[in-house]
Amino acid sequence: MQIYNTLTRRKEPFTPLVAGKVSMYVCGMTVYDYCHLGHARVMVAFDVITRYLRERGYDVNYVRNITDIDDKILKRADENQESISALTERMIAAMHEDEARLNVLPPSHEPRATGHVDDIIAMIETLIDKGFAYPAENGDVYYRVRRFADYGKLNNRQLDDMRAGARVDVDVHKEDPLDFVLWKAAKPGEASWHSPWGDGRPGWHIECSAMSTCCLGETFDIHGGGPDLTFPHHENEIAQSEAATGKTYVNTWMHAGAVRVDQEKMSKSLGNFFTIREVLAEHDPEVVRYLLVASHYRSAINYSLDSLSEARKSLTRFYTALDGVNLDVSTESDDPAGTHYRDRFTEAMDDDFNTPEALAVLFDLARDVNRAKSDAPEKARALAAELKQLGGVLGLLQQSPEAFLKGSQQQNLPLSESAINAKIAQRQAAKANKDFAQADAIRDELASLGIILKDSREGTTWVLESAS
RNA sequence: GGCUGGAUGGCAGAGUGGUUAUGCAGCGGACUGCAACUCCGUGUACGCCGGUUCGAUUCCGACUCCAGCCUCCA
Repeated sequence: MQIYNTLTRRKEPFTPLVAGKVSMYVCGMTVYDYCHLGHARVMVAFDVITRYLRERGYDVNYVRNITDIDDKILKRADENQESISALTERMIAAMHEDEARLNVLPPSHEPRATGHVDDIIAMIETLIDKGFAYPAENGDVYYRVRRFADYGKLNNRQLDDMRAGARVDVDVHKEDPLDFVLWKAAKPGEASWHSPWGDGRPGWHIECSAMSTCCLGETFDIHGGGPDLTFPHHENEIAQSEAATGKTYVNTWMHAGAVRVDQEKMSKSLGNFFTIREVLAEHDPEVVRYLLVASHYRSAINYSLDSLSEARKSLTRFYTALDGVNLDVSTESDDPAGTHYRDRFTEAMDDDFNTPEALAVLFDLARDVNRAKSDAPEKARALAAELKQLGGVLGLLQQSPEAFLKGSQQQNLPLSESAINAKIAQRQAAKANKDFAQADAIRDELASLGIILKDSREGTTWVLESAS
């Protein structure tokens, strides 16, 4: 198996530290607002990665943190006139709801910054002892960037180039403008913890170093996150952890691609973001998930109504193939006779989790199901079982085809199911009388309501137009 | 300015030193009372200019353009 490593900028054979086990840390949310599609991208990408690694037999310890103390949280809580914990608990609950709807499995552990302040303080003390950090007069503690020889290795950046760009915060208390904060002194009235340097709160970067080490050890296999975290966040994590432990922090760095709107990055600071919940209010969560899985996890994707529509059509094709194949009997299929779909799927996913290639295999498989349906039902069933199972590795295709094609129960049908069936029966009768004008009129009438009829030897069925 | 990516057929989106991606859309055919669904067939696409090579979309170099990071952001 090969994984692209941001640190080396190439695909590398993946070998976990402990055979059969994978330790993975992903930077999660700062919980001051609802999750947007960029967060969804990261959640889904690492969910697929986790599911596939498990499918491959690895025991995956997936840790994704929650940043529940930070400037933005203080500010938002103040604006909302609510307590910090009320705000963060509310957002955490919303996040869990969003990811569940996207069929994202919960991480193995979800440590919170506020639950690890002791570990954070201990790591800062170590950094001070080793000369990599210093307390300043204002009560802040800073990391001494120039002291860490490898600083910039993740981003291939030279310190002096950065100084030339100098949009870096100039702070009189820092020895060097590039130094970053490990511990922030509290202003009067702000939420704070006691520390050897006075009351304050952790800086952002240090919490990930502390929590990942705490949950996964000083060196672990995979560290992931969004595309905008490579600098400075992950660079700083490396500096903190490697200075503190003297060991390699992470073997493989993985970063998801950006979500764009109108060719521009979707982000909080640009204000052009869609929250997951507002998108799910209008679209089937599986369609949204499909959209995210249909592109390789590292490439940028453009979010639009067109791309959602494409995703829905693709899923319709899969569910149409699964429709009418009885999968109730748990058909255990392991690459049904003479096919190599599973091998091809594995080969695609082994190559840096190439989901578009894997989906191409599933489309071939779906066509094979359709071919077999009419005259080889057993084969069709085995192939369909395979399709559903492999789709499941991507977190897709687990609804009943009926539910997807006819809309969920909650969704309001333009006509009741029994009324639709009555119309279909009327049309059958008209057809039997060769009254095709009448039959077509009924079909057109239903079509105008968004109900598309499909005739077959077994009879007439229908699907919603939105799924066709 | 520095550092990363990217540029593929009408659209989306993989991949490869010489041979089919895949999906949607289009076209032709089968099926159908006619359609829809499904199936079969169908498209010399690889930003530009050089170089390496028997042969490059694929490797190397220059160029153009796009995006991201360099400041909180997934």
